[in-house]
Amino acid sequence: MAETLTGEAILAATEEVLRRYGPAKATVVDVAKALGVSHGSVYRHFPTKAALREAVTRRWLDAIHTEMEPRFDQGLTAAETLRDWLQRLFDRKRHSHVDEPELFATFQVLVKESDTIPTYHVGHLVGHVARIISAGVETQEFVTDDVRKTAQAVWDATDMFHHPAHAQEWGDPHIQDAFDAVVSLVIAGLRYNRIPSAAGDA
Amino acid sequence: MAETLTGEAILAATEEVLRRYGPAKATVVDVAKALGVSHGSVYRHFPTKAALREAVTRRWLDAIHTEMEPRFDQGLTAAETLRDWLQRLFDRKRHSHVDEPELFATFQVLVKESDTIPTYHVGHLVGHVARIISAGVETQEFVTDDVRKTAQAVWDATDMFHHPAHAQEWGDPHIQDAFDAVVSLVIAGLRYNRIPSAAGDA
DNA sequence: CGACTGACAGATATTGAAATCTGTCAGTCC
DNA sequence: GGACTGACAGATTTCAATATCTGTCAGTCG
Repeated sequence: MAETLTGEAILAATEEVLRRYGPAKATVVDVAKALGVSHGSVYRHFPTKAALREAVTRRWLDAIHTEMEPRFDQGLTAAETLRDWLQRLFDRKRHSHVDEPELFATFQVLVKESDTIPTYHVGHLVGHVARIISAGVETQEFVTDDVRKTAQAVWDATDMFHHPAHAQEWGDPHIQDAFDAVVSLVIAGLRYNRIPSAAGDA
Repeated sequence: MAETLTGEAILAATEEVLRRYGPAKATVVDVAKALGVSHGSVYRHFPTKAALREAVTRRWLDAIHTEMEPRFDQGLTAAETLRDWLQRLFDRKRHSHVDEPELFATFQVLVKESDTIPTYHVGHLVGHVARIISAGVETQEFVTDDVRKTAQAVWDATDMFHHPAHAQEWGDPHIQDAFDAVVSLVIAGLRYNRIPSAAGDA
């Protein structure tokens, strides 16, 4: 019990407990035990267990957001940039699912229960997609009249490669083929896409 | 106990029991009770409870497959035909989810556990998509070098509008906008899409 | 004979009592 | 005074005893 208990120390301990026990078994008492304090002290920094879980997950997602920063390498087309980004996202998610199953499961629980964390996460990543599409529109490689809406459509169309509900399918040996086919279709669509305003343009 | 017990009568009774109690509560004993026979008799027609559940679900899905037969109306483009078909599928699934929640839940259970029924279902519907795309290729409205693979990509890209794992999102007021955007993107992609054989065409 | 029954073993689900956990707060300790 | 404790009430979870269910099969009945 060296220094005063900090929120950061609690978050680190919670992440550790979560990694060890998973979201179903981890308790606030466990976290306090890991820190050598009473569980009452934890409640001095986080109002509820849910808030604590959210804070840990947000920290974890922020690391992903940073890693997923788009790479606008010279000499790459917007299509190549987008494909690379989607592939990196897919790889990252698969990686999380097998290498940190408990943190992934924590995120899965949050997706089912709350809405604010998933919204935060998706909003951030769709923003990245929008930047890539925007760059493509500027070079006239892509066509769209609403970048944000189109970015959301790209996100939705590739849903099965990043939504945790599909995690169990990511182990399928043909999943990469499915990914390639969907991404090719989506990229082809970006070359000439208009979202219907009222009636379908079909 | 009028006639000899038939498989068909058992299926009808099972569907009724499933509608009433849902997949979690429905038992073989309930089915037998509904038929006025001992549960041993049911096992004379179906080897296991799982087989019975599968048979009922298959019957239910076959009705959907028939309803989802593509409509090649005169004067409609392939794009319009595809959009109509996807919309009908989406509406049908949403309808099932709210109007026959127990049968939908039974299908959901099957998707998690087994693989043969979902494969059967998806294979059938992707076949329908392939027929629509094929017609579009013939009129040179669509371009693809592998109709089946492209049909699967269209299926995967619209996943969140038919996969039961996303059923809870179908109540969102903006879901139709998301659907329209994804379908527009996909249809735009079909107008010029090539699946990469080894390296990406990006 | 062949459709059906009913009793049975092992597996699964339900129940209710005991244990643990969450969130609070008056009180301790530096 | 402010960080921390520890005991507490109500909610949730665990656990083991009990009941129900699944699948089998020897035996009944027409």
